Amino acid sequence: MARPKLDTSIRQQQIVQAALDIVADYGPKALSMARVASRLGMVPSAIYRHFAGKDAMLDAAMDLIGRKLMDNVTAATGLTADPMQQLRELLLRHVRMIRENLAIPRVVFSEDALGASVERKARARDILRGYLAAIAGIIEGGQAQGAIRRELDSKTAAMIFMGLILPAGILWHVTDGRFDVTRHAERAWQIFSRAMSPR
Amino acid sequence: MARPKLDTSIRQQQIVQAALDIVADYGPKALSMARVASRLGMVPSAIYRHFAGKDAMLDAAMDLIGRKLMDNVTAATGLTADPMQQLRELLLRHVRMIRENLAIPRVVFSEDALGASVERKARARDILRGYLAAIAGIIEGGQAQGAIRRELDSKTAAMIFMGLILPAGILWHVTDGRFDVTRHAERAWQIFSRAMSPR
DNA sequence: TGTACATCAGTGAACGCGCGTTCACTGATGTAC
DNA sequence: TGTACATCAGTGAACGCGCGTTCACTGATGTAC
Repeated sequence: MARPKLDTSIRQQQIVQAALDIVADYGPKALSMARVASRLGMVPSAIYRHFAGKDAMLDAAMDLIGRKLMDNVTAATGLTADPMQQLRELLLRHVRMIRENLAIPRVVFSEDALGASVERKARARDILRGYLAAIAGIIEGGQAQGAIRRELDSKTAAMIFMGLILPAGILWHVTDGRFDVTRHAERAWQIFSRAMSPR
Repeated sequence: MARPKLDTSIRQQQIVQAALDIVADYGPKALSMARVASRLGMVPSAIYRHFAGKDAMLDAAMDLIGRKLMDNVTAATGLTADPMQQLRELLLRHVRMIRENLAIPRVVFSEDALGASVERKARARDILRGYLAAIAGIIEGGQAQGAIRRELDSKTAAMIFMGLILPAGILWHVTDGRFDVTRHAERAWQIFSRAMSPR
């Protein structure tokens, strides 16, 4: 009873990771049960031992993305107490995420994932809101200690922060990785941090 | 010879518009030849009188999006000579575009459209680059006449400009239009214009 | 003006394909006696 | 330690479905005489 449960949870992880890898490599349209299975050396029907169906698998994948985003926040805020430094860390992690695991931006903007069910759209909404709220929280922390202009609306600033990297991620994807996201992030950060700073 | 050509070009417009409407209403996954046809009261095979296939239809749709984006630029720059006013106009038009025709952000980020062929990805890349270049051009104009900080990298600033509205568009979509894009755009503009201004 | 013809947008049946999913099964593994 | 049994991840054939696309056709319309 302990072993099979472990096996299943390991298999679930493997399946979700395989699904995200496929989306990263070939796009959401290429994500089929057959492809996921073959990537793990299984037969398509075997996946149904671990997930009720494709929808359940996608839900798990979306949860993983949400967790990874939040892990970034936790890691960045744990590294330093300076809110501007935290934002900078978060930005760099976001860049790394785009470069390493293209699946995240692809899935987040994918209609395959969002268009399908009301529940998944709600899930995506909650992930996005949670992430934005976390960023806004950092900004408010900065405002409280005077490192960030107090007149700024923290939520708007959080959205702009996301916007620093989002179009760059798309351009990176559309140019097959030839666009230099890291350099862009550095430059965008200069402008952003200046816009945040009081004076 | 004159009439059939006209008819075909009208039909092509109708078909492309129907395709964009479907994407706007139900997402890229719902975009099938059958659905496009039924929206126009036709039979699926009739579409093949006007387009070689689905790919050709999607190419035309992407071209239309590119044209609409560029129309926005032309309209905004034609309205005033002040580069900051031009950017503001462009931002508002972008907001209106999101609110009216959800298809544009949906298609631009859709993997259904991008993932498929190398050529379409290249087309999307060119549209995006063209749009960014146009924005960068406005910014450089502003720098030349001293309305915008000269130290700014115009391309980075152009990307940030796009980023003002992009995450908001996603949030708008994911909340089924409950997120107030217009208000966000106003607030984001305040922050952006301040970051652009010299002093 | 009236008739014969060419053009061509639209039709409808048919196709092959990949998809998500089902279900009875197999056979390895861990457990009980 | 050895045997009998239960568990359950993985199998493979089969399914119904919607998709993009084809092709021989129809019938309205514009043109030539």
